[in-house]
Amino acid sequence: MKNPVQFYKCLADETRLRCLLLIAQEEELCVCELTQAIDEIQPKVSRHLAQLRKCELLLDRRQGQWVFYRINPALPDWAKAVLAATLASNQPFLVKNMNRLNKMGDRPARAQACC
Amino acid sequence: MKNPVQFYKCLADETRLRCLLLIAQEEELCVCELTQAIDEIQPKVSRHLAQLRKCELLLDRRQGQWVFYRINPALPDWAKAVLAATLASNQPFLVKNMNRLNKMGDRPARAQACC
DNA sequence: TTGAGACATACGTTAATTCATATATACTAA
DNA sequence: TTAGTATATATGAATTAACGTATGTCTCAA
Repeated sequence: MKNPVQFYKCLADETRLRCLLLIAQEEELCVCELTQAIDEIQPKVSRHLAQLRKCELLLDRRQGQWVFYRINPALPDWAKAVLAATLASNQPFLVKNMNRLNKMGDRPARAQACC
Repeated sequence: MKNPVQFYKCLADETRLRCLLLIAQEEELCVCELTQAIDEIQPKVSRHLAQLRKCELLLDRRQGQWVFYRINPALPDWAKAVLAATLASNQPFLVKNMNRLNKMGDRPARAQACC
């Protein structure tokens, strides 16, 4: 992450913020899960995830046909703290998304990183 | 503040973020001090401060010819925590501004709110 | 090797933000 | 009053960001 302004630009869009917070809450989510949870079309979600990846807020990992995104553990501590505080105090902002996610059938299973 | 997205939109501009952090650090600053500190023209600073006021991140108080801005104490705790964490870990982002501010002559004296 | 699902990106358009300049308002001091 | 300083806002132009649609790549399974 370049500077705090760039960091906050990443959080300053509804789609991106919802994705980030959902991922922070669930550890790891794939694109189709996010697409379902926030009820937006896939290219839109994908485009925003690409931006978060480019700014190094997220890391991705391919597993079969799916790509899972997670918070970049190399983020500076203050940035992690900002995300954590936002998540902890804004559950109402995410309820609908969490409901959609939980009602989703056929969620892809996570495999361990290594076997 | 309406929602976390609006809050982060407020932080997602260099001029606004610098103003906010400088104010958080100094308790209270007037427009001409901010204009000096961040080295931008007055209408630009004023416009961004107006936006932060409108979103209820800042409160203002007129004292004579000056208008002093301070962080709104009614901000939700998580938002205050976000600002505090950002300030604490991004001093390098502000050094030039702090230097300019400290070298500024004729800074208006703060009067107490009441006598 | 073909088809289908998951994901990424390119492209042109639209919408939102930011800007500099000009000007208005508020206050102070003469 | 008038002049001067501090601040706010209006306006139109310029920049940036977000969008939908179309299409490309990758993987798996038949």
